[in-house]
Formats: sequence, structure tokens, C-alpha cells
Amino acid sequence: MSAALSSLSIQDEISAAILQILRAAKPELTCEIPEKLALERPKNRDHGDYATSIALALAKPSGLAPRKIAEIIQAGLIARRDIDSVDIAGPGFINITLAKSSQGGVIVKILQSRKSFGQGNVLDGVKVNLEFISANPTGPLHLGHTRWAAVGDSLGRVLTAAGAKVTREFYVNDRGVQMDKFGASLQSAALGQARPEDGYHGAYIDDLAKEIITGNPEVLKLSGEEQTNSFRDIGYKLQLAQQQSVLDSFGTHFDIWFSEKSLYDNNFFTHCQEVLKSKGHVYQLDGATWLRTTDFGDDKDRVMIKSDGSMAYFASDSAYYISKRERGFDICIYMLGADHHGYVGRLKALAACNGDDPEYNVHILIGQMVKIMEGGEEVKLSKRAGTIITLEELVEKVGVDAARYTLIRYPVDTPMVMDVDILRSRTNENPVYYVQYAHARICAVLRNATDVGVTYGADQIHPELLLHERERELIGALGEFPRVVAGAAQLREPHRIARYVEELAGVYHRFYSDCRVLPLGDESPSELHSARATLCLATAQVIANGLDLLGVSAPEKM
RNA sequence: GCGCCUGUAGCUCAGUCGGAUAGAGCAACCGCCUUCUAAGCGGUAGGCCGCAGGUUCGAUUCCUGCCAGGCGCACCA
Repeated sequence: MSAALSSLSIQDEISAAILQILRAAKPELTCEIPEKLALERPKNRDHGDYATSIALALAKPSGLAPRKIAEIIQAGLIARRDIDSVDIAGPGFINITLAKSSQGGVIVKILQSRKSFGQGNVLDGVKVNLEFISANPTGPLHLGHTRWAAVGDSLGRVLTAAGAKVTREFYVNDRGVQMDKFGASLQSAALGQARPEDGYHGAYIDDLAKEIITGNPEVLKLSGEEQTNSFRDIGYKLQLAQQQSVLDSFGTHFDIWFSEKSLYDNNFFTHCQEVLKSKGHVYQLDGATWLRTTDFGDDKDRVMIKSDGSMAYFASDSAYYISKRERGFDICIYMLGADHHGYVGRLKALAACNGDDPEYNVHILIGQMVKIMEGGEEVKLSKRAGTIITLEELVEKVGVDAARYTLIRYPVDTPMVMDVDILRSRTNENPVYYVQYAHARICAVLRNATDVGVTYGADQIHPELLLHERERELIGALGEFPRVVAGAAQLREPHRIARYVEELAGVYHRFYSDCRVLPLGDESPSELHSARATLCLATAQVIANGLDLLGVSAPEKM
């Protein structure tokens, strides 16, 4: 990590300075001073470059008038060379305007840090297990899975950027009743028999059955259960491989494909039972083995081993969680569909039963439903009927970039509607293109700059020349990126990156229309041209970094 | 019945660790290409931030209750 990266940004410096001033104002100010102070960027330009309401917040605990506190801060800040003015407004807001020459700092930092600009250390060294999708290997990935494929992958990138050590994991339910139904469905399809009522019915089952027979004609010679199991095992491998290849082409990669079956190898499950027993929350009732999750707020206790001796689903859940913790993960993130929100209570309680802090060690994200519209109508999803929209079909319709971007741009806890027609359009209403276009536009300008002899780069910043309102806005927006990344990581909300990048693209487009970057006609290249081109270069870098956190490409031409 | 999520502009949605005139895109209307990508930019218009209380100097944001919609509440996986 370069020196420029570890050095503080200007707003961090100023907020640290304010806290310093407040702590030093001891005789007058006796109340407790907060650890952190976030300077906000005011919406209104008249309120300066940065603003804080700290004086208002401290008025009550200190017993001082807010304006009085504001004056203390003002007096302490005004001597700084990087600050042009400090104004007190209204009841006690403090509005800070930076010196023009100091605003070049962020551009320097971007050009030095390049791809690493935006990275931070709020999650430094934290080991995170990020589990997502975890679809049954009994069919293709559908829309709900696709939302997680995009959001989960992006969250992994964001957490990594914040300093966390992230392991992406896909939990494969490769044992149990569903697998057996899958095998029976494939078998009946291959033999031209009626499908089991509660089996899998999609058209993909026929295709898969054919593929199995073609590749393994010997299964037809088997019979009964042996044949069912062969269909199951071969089908499982093919289906899993299909999911893996689709995810690969979607740009979502996993570090570990974790087999549920493996939880029962080498007595690991027995070990987990012993661990939970030793913590005192396991009991026997009616011949079954239970975990007393109600000790920690779950609405009912959960069966792990059923009275017939078979494993309940929760048995695997508990062993899997213990596996994650024993593999050294501090934070286990689960990404679940809305229909699984009932799991939150039991997973948190499970962690507590294991002696962990459910608020810290377990983080569960619940993703609401995704609907898809085409031609003004909802495309219905029905796995049973076999008319599911798969990840592949979505990508076929709109492409990887548009699919990923759109799925990430909304908070996961709100239901979302994807309109295929909009995603295919190339206008403002399609935010993917809006952002990518900004990047491509900058690249075009920079190509032209070289042609007309305008030089640009870290030695061509000339911050004192960038006095236009649009330039100030753009520089300010660039400086926000590291905070946005840190916030997205802490809140587990990658959509914040998408929204930021849209905002930045908008600011750039406005700059572009008001500030001519390159010389007009026979005008000769000046330092202002170089300064603006350099600002363009920095903007392109930040847009590219933001898009990279979303797993979306930043094209140089469109 | 109990629990989780949602309710912001005509539509699709952001925002809020409580702050200064509530944001974007679309749709409507009016403008901007003889020079850097118009896949762009500017402007007009559009809001009891679901309803009612509470806490606060200040609430769209926090708390409580209600209303509406979505999704769950197995010795299924």
C-alpha cells in the first residue's frame, strides 16, 4: 500500500481537527466528545464544501449555546491553510469552504492509487464467510439466484475493498430427499414414464435425462433403486457443472463449493453434536434430538435428528455453521430468499447456542422477490411448470453488465421489477448505459487530447485553475468514493456503489456540457485544458473502480 | 393469530447513524449538436415522505399503535 493511500483525505483531516479542537476546549466544554465525526457534503452550494451539525448535537449535553460551540470550532479552524472560510449558519450549522488550491489533493491521490483508490481498512483483517446462492443442484439457476449471484459477488468485492478477508462459498445440498426426487424424475424421463407427482417437471429434466443416457448408456441396463441412484448421481454432476459454468460466464466465482454430504464424513457431524451438547442446549424428546434454540429467542426448538434416526435439515445447518466457525471465520454472512426469512431466528439462536455473539458473528441478508417484465407484462415464474426464467435466459435477453448492474442497484430488502425493455434501451432511463457512457465519453476525450497535444497527468493538475462550479462539484464527488465504499461494506449494501457511480456519472456529464475540455478551433493548448483533462482522467479511474466493485465493465468505446 | 419486509412525485425507485428549500430517471411541456461520443445537457410542472400519537430545539428518518401490500410460521428440504 502506497503512502498516499494511508494518508488521510482532506475531510478526514478536518473532522479530526474539529474533534481535536473540541477536546482541547476543556474548561468550557465539559461533555463527552464523540469518537468520530462525519462531515457531510451539503446539498446546497451556499453551505460550503463540507458541513457539520456537531455544535447543535453538543449543545444540550454541554449546556452551551450551539452558536457558542460553533464559534470555538470556527476560531480553531480558520487558521488552516487548506480552509478558505468557516461560516456559522442558522442555529449553529458549521459550513466549511476549502481553499481552491487544496482541492487538488484528491486528484493526486486518485492518480497515484489508481485501481486501489477507494480501498480502505474499516474491516481490516476480519475473516468473512460469504455464503450465497446455494441453490439445489437439481435444476438451473433462476432469477432469485441471479439476484444473489450479482449482489453476493459485488458484496464480496466491496468487503474485500474494505480490508476484509473474504471467502465466497456455495453450499451444495447434495444429499437428502430432494436429490432422490431428482434422480427419480430423471429416471422416469429417460424411460418415458410418468414423472413422480412431487418430482421435478421442467423441460430441462428431459434434456438432462437424454444427456445422461447418451453419455452413460450403461445406466439403462441397471434397474430399480440402483438405476435411480445412478441417474441421481450422474445428473447431479452434470447439473452442478452447468450451474458452475453459467456462474462463471456471469463473472461470479466461488472459492469453495461446500458439499452438504461432507458434513457427515469422518464423524464431523458427531463432533458437532458433541460441541453443542457440551454447551448444554441439546435434549432428547419423543425419540428425537433437539436443539433448544428457544433459549435464544427462536419461536420453537428445532429438531436435528428425527425419531426415525434420519437427519433433519437443521442438522446440516448446525454442523455447517460450526464448520464455518471452526475454519476461523469471524463473520458468517448468509444471503437468503424472502421465503426463508423464518431462518433468521434459528440461525441466530444456533450461533448463540454455540456460545457466539449472534449480532456480530452472524449476518443474514434477506432478498425480496424479483419480477421480470417484458412487453408490459410480467413474465411468470413457475419452477413446477418448467417456465422458470433462468440466469442464462436473463443474460441472453439483456447481457451480463445490464443484468448485474440492475440487480445490484436496489437494496436487497425491497422487491424489485426488472423491465427487459428498459434494460435493452440505450438512454437515460437505463442507468447501466448512463454510467458506462460517461466512462466511454471520457476515454474519447482523452484520446482526442493526445491527438491535439493536450498533456495530462499527475503533474498537470493545476487545482487553482479549476474554479468553475462544475469542476468543484466533480472534485467533491470524486472525494466521496472511499467513504461510500466503507459505508457499503459496513452496511453490506453494495447498491450504494451503484447509486454513487450514477451520481458521479451525472456530475461528469454536467461538467462536460459546461466546461470545454479541449481547445476549440485554432486555440492552442493551455494549462486549463491540461487541468481539465487530468480531472477527466481521475473521473474515469473512479468510475472504473466503482463499476469494478459491481463486476460491471467500463468500456472505452460505445 | 404470531413474525419479517415494504408503503416517498402519475410510474419505477433512491435518500434518512434526526438537521438547513425532500432527490433521480421515465412519462408531460419548452429548449440545446457548423468542433471533445446528443447513449448527453438545461428548464417548467409534479410531494399531507401510508395514517395517528410520542420523544426532540428539530422527525420523512427514532418509538408505539393502526391501515394496506408481499412473504413466512413442519420430526419438508
